[in-house]
Amino acid sequence: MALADGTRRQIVKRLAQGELPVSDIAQDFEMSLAAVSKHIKVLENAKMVSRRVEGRQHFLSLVPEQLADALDWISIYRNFWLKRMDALAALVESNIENQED
Amino acid sequence: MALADGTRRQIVKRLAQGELPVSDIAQDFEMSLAAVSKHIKVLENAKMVSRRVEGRQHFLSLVPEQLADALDWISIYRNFWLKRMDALAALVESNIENQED
DNA sequence: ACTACATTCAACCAAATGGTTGAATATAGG
DNA sequence: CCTATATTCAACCATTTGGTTGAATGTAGT
Repeated sequence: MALADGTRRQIVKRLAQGELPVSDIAQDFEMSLAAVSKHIKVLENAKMVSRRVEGRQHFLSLVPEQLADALDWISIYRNFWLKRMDALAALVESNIENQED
Repeated sequence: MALADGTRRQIVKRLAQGELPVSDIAQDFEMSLAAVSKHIKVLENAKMVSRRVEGRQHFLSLVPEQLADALDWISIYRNFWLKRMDALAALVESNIENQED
């Protein structure tokens, strides 16, 4: 999973603000440019990031459709809470019923 | 990150349905029980899963608060779309303006 | 007490991961 | 053409990860 790594998540965060060249992103990190370049490639392979080459600069941007996939199982979390809220709702309702007599 | 691994995500998925003993979860996978046990420990260390020991069975359940943390940066994704929708809205509005003369 | 069951522990291993460095490629600008 | 800039490539290395197996621990049932 491309989003497993913290550096990669930071890159995605920055790109959420818009298109940026590789070197701009690399500045945020202490590691070598080559290392950042590798991380970018991982995101590219996962189709989360795309590249537009303009002269010697490579501009990167997010491909949100794929991000949605990666984060898909948010639904699990949502379901978890919905279930609990249903249970709570049922509890409240049964209390009201009790009050009725 | 604990959720980097696919096995672990599956475990979380199953636990979203409710409390389960270790062996129940282990049945879903082809790997050894010890391996599953290790994955569970990772989730426990990340405080996403908690354990209730009852006799020889260890019942596991989700700790959703921590899950929320792990998934927190979903907001990035949301912001990304909001921005695009704003841009689209602006575009539509400017078209309406043009139609007005 | 003995055996079966549920689970973890410890030692070990192979493969994946995340980083480094130096060289290569390609474009930009005097 | 020459040099500086932007980026990738390739070889290499240490650490982490995800798995295995066999032994250990603890509880249940007879």
